[in-house]
Amino acid sequence: MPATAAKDRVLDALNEPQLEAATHGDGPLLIIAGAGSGKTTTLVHRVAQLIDAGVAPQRILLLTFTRRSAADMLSRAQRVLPKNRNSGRVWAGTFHGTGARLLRMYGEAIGLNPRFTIHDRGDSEDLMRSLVVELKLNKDDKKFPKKGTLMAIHSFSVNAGRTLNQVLKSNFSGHAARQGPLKKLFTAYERRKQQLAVFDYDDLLVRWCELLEHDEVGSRIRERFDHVLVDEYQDTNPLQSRLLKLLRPDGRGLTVVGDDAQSIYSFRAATVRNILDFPKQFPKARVVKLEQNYRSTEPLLAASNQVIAAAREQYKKKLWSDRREGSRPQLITCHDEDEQSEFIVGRILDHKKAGIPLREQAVLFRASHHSISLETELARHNIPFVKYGGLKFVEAAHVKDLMSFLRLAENPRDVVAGTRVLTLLPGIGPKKASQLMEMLAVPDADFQLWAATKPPAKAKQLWPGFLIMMQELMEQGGNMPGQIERVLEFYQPLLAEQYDNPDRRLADLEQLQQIAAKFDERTEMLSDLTIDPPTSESELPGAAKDRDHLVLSTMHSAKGLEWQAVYVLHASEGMIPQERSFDDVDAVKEERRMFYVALTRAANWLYVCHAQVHFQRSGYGGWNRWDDDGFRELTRFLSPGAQQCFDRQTASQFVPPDSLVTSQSKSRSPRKSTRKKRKSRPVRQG
DNA sequence: CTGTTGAAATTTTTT
DNA sequence: ATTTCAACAG
Repeated sequence: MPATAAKDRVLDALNEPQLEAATHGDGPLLIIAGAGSGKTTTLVHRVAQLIDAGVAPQRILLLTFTRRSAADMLSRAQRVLPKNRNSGRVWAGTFHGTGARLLRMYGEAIGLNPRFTIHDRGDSEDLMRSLVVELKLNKDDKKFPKKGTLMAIHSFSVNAGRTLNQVLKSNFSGHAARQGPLKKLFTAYERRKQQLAVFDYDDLLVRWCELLEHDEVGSRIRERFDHVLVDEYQDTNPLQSRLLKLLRPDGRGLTVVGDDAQSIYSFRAATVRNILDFPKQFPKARVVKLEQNYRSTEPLLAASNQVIAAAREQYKKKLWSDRREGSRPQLITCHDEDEQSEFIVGRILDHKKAGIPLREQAVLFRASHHSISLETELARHNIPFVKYGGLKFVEAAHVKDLMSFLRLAENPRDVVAGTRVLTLLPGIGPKKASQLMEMLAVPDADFQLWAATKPPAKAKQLWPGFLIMMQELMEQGGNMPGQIERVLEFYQPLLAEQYDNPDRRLADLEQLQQIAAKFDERTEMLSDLTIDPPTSESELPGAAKDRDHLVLSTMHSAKGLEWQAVYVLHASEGMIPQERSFDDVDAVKEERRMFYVALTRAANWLYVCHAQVHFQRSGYGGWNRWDDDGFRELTRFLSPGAQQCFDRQTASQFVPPDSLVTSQSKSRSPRKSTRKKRKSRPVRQG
């Protein structure tokens, strides 16, 4: 490689394996990157190095797990690059987002309607449900799976590239007897989506594959890119693997990065086989391992290493850190959930006092509702927080309503959007809505077709205005806030009547209007908000950016992130691993990896809490469903060996770790402390 | 057919 | 809490 000054700048500060990965040529490359080993840094430098070496940015495709991480990586690459090089034109985004983009560009060439609309999971479930009713599949089968399960089965089958029969046997054995009706349903579902010009999430990958399999279009796309880099490769599924193989048949220019120990998305058909078999699939692949952890102190790493040691699949790695100093992780036994919440709030305030801002602290949990008690406690103490995971802004009923108006204008054949909108009108129910939507199932349909129909008496008043609005929207391009304003004029009275809390909901819609201002085109806005919706309040406009927020997150959504202080909630049997995975060996393995992911998010302080008495609660409800006494054992993932890496304490007699007392504001590593040996406190057992 | 009410059953993670 | 179904009134 040429030893230019620019080159040095792009590559300095990398360790040896990182450097090797960043400067590797264009043969297939697998980077096994342990937790906190500078995976992102390496990927960023590789991208920068490629650009610096003269690869045109638009000929690089960077596939990441979220849009946010794509944006982060590009801006980091820009910071590394000399001024005259620009990373802005790199194709960066999620698999699904990139699929949508390519399908808009090339879809017509293989006979797809380029104005397709995209269904989110809820929309897909609605369509599935309407087909169940249409085909009368639940008439004399009261236990027929619900829409959510139906989509899960179908989606898994598509993403895993396995037949319905196989999927039923392996993952949904309870419904194995329903193979016939399910097959019929899914065939109808596929056909219906085609007729309606709607894509579900899976279609964005499936159709992308079809683009690549097309002789002419496929070559054009392949020739577009010199390099394809994939982040979080351990969480890709067989369909995505097939996609990559089609994109880079001989593996040239293909780089994948991941950690088999952090694979936690098997419910989406992700499989560690992809990363484990990469060298088999591309025999010339170079494998580089990153084993030095820069994130966590040695005492924290020792604990997480213990947890994962019992589970390593392949790619043995020895993660090590030279951040010797720091307090041991704390394993805290709480009597019940309330004590756990109080304890965590106390520690959060301690850390804040010691100079760790809230945004550098995170509470992690297995399931979204595990944090409800804590959220109440945080509110009582006026501690601001943002929550990742759980219900999203765009999934709120009123936001979906408004988006459906726009989606119907975009694609009048979109029955799901149409039905949603039409049934908002008084006097129109599913039956009438479906009749009306059938009228639009013709080429070049517009809303004039409805002018001749007589609306039900109750809808008479609204009907003419509704038609005019829809027609205008359909013919209008751009000015997204204006389009939303137009819908609001019509929708606001309906909203006030239909929902409680109309004022708050209206405020949400005004927020949506602000989001919309960032988009030039409706197509773009609808696609983007469906594929990459804002994941927390902090990503919405109007959020006080400078306000310091604590982070609450599911373990899934915490992937790839790090904080100075991390609190893990409910480290007990039944919570993690969650009870439903008990009799599935592979599921329990995945729960372990999830726990490992949670522990390895911490840089300096780690508190793992477990409540001894806790009644499992169902969803958001408040009633106990279990007949047991509520007693919870510590999670099996903290074996006696792992426990020795922790200081064990009870919440009621807690003594803070020394490092916190001496730590300084903004310092990343805790001050060297004159640590006194402190005996772990005995904890009541049984 | 629409819209409401009540009863019974459910149980995670997310592009 | 939410989803689904059935029964019933208008």
